[in-house]
Amino acid sequence: MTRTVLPTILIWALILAAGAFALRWMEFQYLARAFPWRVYIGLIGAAFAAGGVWVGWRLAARAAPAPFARNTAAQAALGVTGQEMKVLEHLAAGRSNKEIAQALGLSPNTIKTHIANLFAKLEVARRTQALAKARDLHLIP
Amino acid sequence: MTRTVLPTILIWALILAAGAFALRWMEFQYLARAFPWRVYIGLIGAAFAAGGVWVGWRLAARAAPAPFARNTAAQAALGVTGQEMKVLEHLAAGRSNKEIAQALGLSPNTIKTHIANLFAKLEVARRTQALAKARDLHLIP
DNA sequence: GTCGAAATCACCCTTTCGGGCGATGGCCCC
DNA sequence: GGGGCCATCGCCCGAAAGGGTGATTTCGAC
Repeated sequence: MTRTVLPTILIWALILAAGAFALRWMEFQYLARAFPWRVYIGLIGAAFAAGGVWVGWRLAARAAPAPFARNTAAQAALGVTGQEMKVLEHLAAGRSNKEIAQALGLSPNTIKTHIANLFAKLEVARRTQALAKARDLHLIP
Repeated sequence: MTRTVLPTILIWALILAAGAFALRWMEFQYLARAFPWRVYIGLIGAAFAAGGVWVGWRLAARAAPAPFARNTAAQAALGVTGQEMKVLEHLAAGRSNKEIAQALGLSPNTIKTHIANLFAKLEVARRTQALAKARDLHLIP
């Protein structure tokens, strides 16, 4: 967090400096007018900008739930097939072999085979272990 | 970060330039009018707010990779005790009851009891299900 | 002092998992 | 047309996990 504060301050300092410079320039341009209202405009602009930053920050904070991109490289490297990935996802959802079989319209034996192959490819012996490793490899969220 | 500073300055320079131009134009258009300033205050405010939103969004996007804070509220609400949380963490690491027992210097029977209590509190029936739910409640990363 | 919650352990029994083995059919590629 | 890979299913058996019940100890709160 601290590392972003300094750049932020710098940016704002630059913006304010630019604004001041612009004000002087405009002062020169509109010499006849001697009103300080430009200052107000600057202040209002700064206030709106600050509010905008706050809003943008909030928006980004809640609208960015970490998109998660599946590590297809690891999947390919381990030779995990498509069907096995499907089973892996059901596994991560906490389903039993029987439930996965019903969800995919397959025999529990087939699910067992897929899971056994997954275990071999992930080099694990338990489903919880498989989940930990798969999450580590970003195969699942 | 550095790569965003230059575009930021450029954009703000553009905004300021556009604002100056708008001022001149409005000066001409509404020369005789008594209160044209409300219009540009609105415009400037909108422009600065928009720029601020943009900056805030960018800033938030590259800040804080979310270090994960355990949801102690949920833990308390469910009545999950400290020992059970320890067991839950080992569970998430993919360890068996026996391994957890050895790691904590306890009997496997005790681990079984803790896990059974966890299941009851999380309202699940399998360890993989418990992990899914615990992750959902942010009890574990 | 007693009551309750937490923590510890034990036993029994059923279900689920996992390992090992084999088998079949489809598909692609050389 | 044979070899390799994937997907599908079956059976057997042992290990792990889960459900139920009961017991003891410790410790803080009332």
